[in-house]
Amino acid sequence: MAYHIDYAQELNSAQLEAVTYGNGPLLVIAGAGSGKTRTLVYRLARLIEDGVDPAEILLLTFTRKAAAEMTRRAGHLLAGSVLGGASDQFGVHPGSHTQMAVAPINIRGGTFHAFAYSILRRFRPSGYEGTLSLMDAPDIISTLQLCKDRLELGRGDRAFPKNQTIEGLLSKARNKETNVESIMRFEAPHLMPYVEDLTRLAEEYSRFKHEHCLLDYDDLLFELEHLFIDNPDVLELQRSVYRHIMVDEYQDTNRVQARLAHMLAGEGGNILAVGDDAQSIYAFRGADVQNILDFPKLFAGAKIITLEENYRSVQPVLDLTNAILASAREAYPKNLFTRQPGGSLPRLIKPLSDMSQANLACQVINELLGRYKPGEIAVLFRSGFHSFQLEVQLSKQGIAFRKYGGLRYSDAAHIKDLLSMARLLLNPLDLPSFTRVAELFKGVGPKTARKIYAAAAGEVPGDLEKACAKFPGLLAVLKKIAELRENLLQPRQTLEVLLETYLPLLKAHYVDDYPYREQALEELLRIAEPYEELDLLISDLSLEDPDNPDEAQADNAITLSTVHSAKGLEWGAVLVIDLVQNRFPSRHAVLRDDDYEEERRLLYVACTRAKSELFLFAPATLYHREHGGYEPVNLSPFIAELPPNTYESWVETYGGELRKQLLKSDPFAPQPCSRGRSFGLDVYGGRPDFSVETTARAEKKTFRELSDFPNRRTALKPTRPLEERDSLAEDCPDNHSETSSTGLSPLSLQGKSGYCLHKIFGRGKIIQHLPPDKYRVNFPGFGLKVIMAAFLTLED
DNA sequence: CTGTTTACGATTTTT
DNA sequence: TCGTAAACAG
Repeated sequence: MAYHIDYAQELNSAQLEAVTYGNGPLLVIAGAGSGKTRTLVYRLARLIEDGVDPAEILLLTFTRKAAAEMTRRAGHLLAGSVLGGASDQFGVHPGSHTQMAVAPINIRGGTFHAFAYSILRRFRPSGYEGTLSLMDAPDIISTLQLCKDRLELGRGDRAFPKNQTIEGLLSKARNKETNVESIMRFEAPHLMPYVEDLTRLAEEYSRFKHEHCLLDYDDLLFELEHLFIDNPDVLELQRSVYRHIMVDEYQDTNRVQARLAHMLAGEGGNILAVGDDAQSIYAFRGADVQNILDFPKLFAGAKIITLEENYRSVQPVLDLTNAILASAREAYPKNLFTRQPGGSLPRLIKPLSDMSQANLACQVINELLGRYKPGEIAVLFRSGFHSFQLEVQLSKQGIAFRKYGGLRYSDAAHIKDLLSMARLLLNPLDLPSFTRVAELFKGVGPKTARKIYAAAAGEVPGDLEKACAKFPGLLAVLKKIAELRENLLQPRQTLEVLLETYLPLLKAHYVDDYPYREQALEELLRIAEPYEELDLLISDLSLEDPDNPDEAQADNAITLSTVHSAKGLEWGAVLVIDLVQNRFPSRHAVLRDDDYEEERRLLYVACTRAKSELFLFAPATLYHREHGGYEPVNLSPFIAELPPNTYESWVETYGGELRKQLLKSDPFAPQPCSRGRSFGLDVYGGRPDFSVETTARAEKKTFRELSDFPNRRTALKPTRPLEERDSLAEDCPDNHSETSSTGLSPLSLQGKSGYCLHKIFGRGKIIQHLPPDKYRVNFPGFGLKVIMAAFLTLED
């Protein structure tokens, strides 16, 4: 067959193999920046060139954006040869788009959740009577509160777990497919007294959802699986429609998702899974890296192809990112290399405070704007709120930015108000939405709302009027909604009518800033424009944040993003801020080793987003309103562990200038050795590191290391053998728990095994025996500790 | 039952 | 010091 695209020319051999692989299951393990997307896109193009109808391809990605980007690129690729055009996501219907001169590539793509919803809305799962509503996070919280009240749980008990905590535990239990108890035993042992309460609560919550036709995120996946099991013909139909399944970011799927993929593809079916175990960052919501490892078991006869050449980043960036993984608890057999020439060393910038960090970041961004388009610059951070100060600074300086992650567009109160009206229109049983609408009226609280809801749900005529006697405005709104329910308009028109009824309420509720909110609602109308089904608009808003047409062309903005939301994207220059203990890694992820390792991979993901320039920011102090001042913080252990020759160090002087540290400090000498928890024994990890290290010893060591390190083009191995790193760690002056140590020979010389276990610190390497009864042990992430032998168990 | 006051604790990532 | 959840007052 003659192809229009010269695949062999445009792909490396591993990519080519993946792209041209025939039928059957295929797993592509793709290191960061190794052309994973490129491979998917070319495979799409190849399938189409081979005569596969694009409508037979299902592309399951992490975001709608990713799916759109892939089909767009495949379209481009094919445009010059066969066909080109737009793609069809689950939500956006192409009806309103301009007609393409050529046939559109009609590939279905989106998240598992959105795909599940698109099926469930057509084939209602058993146990629900009525139109289904999707719950968002606040809906889940308020529903839990309601169930709690019903069961009279936790009344007056301040120690009773918070709704958010409960939500996390219940969801994790479902995603990991165990019971609440085992999740709690593992992750929240201090809440064990409440196991029974929470188990009952989980049951009540589940019952409530069925009663009111509500689905939470987890239900989408499990209900789809049930649907497929209960109605094999529905599954069969999907299978016959989608002959080719592609799953991106497979390392972030959980077990149901893997089973769904298996069901859809069928035994020996055409499934392509792409992933990178080193980039697994969603274990917190039940993603299971084991899925990748088990792929060959689930899909017998699966072919596995590994992509190792990195096309994204320059060598210095790659060296640093490889070094991040080098000290991972589990070594990943990754061997990333690049042919990209040159590139400058990543910079570690140490501002005096988080405030000046915002300033310095702006300075760097301004400078970068001379060399990059705004769209090629991104600032990444661990948690949504970490960027607040920077956002203020950027606004002050007139630098446009877009922010991803953190609060969503549809989280804004006024948007939720209007959408609640729309949801209520579709599903009269949707109690969370009903309550939200009712509470817009003065004098209506949760209790009154429930009363009116009962009156509205019951079919006794006149009841509703009676219940609403004191609230004529509410009755009018409910009537309007019922009226719209009877004769459905286009989504946009429906929202327009609803907005009309909502506007007076908006003005009453948000006296000071309603003009801004009204503007945002106009925006919502524009977003709604292309939709033909109201429920798809609503589900898209909660499942995949559809593009705002107003923002779409805002290419003159830099990107601010949480690392999670930055997954799969890349920029010319990347800044990572707040690389300090308790922020990155997050302080909640420090206690359990699995969480801690996930934070490390998260940093890996962040840094591998950079194509040519990488800036790491680690402020020496953080401003705490609570304490009304700046408090010293320690450098992130992940950064402290990096070999000093993988980056260049810059310090902010007290004059506010940046000064390059000519001599890289020994990361094991001045840096904190604890993970930033206080167990009483490790007080403050260490002082902020303002000063240039100028001791002769540091100088000598740095020089030696540099000369040891030729300009390599290949992958980075750990720069120093573990033994040496451990012995260097002895220099750490920061061990408050350490007692004096004189003239004792290392344990290893006595021929004993080198590892032991500690109840709190976990597994560590024994460095020295300190007779009579102490050991000096290096615990990964905690540094050197001297521990009584009684508290250690030797590992065999 | 609602809206206001008081007291307590401080929790992150996404669908 | 801020936001949330229980206690109180109307």
